[in-house]
Amino acid sequence: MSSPPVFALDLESLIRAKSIATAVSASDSRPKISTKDRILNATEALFITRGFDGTSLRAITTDAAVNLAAVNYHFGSKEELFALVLTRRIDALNEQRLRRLDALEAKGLDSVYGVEQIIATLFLPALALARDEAHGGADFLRLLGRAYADPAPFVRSLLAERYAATNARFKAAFARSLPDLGGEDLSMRLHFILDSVAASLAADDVRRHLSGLKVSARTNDEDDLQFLVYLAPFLAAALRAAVRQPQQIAALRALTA
Amino acid sequence: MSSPPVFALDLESLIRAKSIATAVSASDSRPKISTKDRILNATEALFITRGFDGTSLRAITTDAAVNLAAVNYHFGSKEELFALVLTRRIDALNEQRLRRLDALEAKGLDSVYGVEQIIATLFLPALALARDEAHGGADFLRLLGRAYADPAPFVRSLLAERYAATNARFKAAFARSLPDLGGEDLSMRLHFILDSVAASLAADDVRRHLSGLKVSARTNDEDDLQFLVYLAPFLAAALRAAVRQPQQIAALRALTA
DNA sequence: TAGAAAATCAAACAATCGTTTGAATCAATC
DNA sequence: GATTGATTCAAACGATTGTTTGATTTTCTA
Repeated sequence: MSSPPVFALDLESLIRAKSIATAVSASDSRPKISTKDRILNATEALFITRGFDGTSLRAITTDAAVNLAAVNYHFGSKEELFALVLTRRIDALNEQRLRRLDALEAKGLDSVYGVEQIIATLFLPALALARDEAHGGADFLRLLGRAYADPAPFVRSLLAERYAATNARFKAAFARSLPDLGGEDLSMRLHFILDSVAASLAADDVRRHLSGLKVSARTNDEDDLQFLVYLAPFLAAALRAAVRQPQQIAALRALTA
Repeated sequence: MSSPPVFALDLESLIRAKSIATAVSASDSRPKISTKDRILNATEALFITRGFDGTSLRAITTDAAVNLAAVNYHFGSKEELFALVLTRRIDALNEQRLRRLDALEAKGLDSVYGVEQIIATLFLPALALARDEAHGGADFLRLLGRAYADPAPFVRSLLAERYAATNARFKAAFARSLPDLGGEDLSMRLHFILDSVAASLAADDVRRHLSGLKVSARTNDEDDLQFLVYLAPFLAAALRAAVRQPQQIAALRALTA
């Protein structure tokens, strides 16, 4: 590589904005990102917007400024690559969720706002990871949402396998704080909430709204708190809502008649 | 439901639920489904499980028992085919939603349960179409959910165009029934609810739970009512939840500290 | 510094993609 | 019953897919 081509490469990296993937001149002291990491980052970014089927290996290797064969050399196959992209995020999330749930149950739940606390335990790790640039930063939430909705069978089976244990733990925790809610009702509402949060976090305008909230925060903890203050009551009210109220039924019956 | 051969066909139609695409014997008097409709039905079924990028024209024409070239002959292109599959469902849904909203506003909303009534107005047309086999039957809800989550740019832009007007009308209706909720808060919660309902309805276990509820119903209206009694209070409670309660904030602050 | 291992490369692989072609077949009209 | 238009068909189009190859370069080790 001589000097003019290096210049051209640097320009292209500026245009592409995200992956600072491209090579730096020999005199530059900045640490060069490895080929594997450049591929992982480019894959993650493309998966977020285009999904598994919509992302080709050539699009990945082009964005990562890497040879096409590098994917199969370093990761084996397209599926193995995407599995690594997804698990490195999801596993970290679920580990922190379970750790926080352990701590919460050891300390004992608030008698009144226990449901809000469990909800917070579900969301605080996601918010923390979304602030950590090493875990994808703001794109972390979009990755979660897209993965949850991706139609590719490979993605769906991978998620089911990775979420099963964590979901069971949280369902049990909610059940203890919502004794009046039947197991069937709880299952449905919980599933509804998990689905919906994933979908909402992935949606553009919700995330824009959240980043608007963040501006006024002074610290990261205050930041997360504002988010929870916004979301937890909303979700807790939904979970706590009484089922089959006579007056409500009457108001609705007037519509279907 | 009379002679044995008809019985067998009825059974299969129950199992396959959707595309009766396959050929019938020449002596059968049943009207043969046209090539165009067989393609549309097969496309819808495949889109539900595999999305736009994951569905090939060859998979469609194989399931529809139709020549590969028939798609381009009858619909022009893959995108035009999918656009027709999506719009024939979504447009019918939004028309009925707006018609019901007109009727509700003309009659005047319930002073206490107005929010539940608007929510019901959002869901009753979806439930009615989900019961109408001519509009896709039970798969109609899955189609909505999958379309909402599909990553293909073509699908996303098509949905944005088709939903815009209806969403604006309903947001205005909610705003009148939730005067205490700021426009920003309403936007976020409403978007959250629409996203989540679409995601939940598309999820397998929620639909299974709903069909379990249906068994005990005697009529279709009673059927829809049970669904609403289940869902409307849940969503209305979420929309009505008070924002930024001091005690709630305190309970959450204990976690982030 | 010589040699071995790891990594990158251009090029091609077979398979599949959406689309097109032109002949064969069907259905309806005169 | 012949003719015309609509439809279906097998076959192939060029482009793109994931993957592999074998030579070349880079990196590390002895």
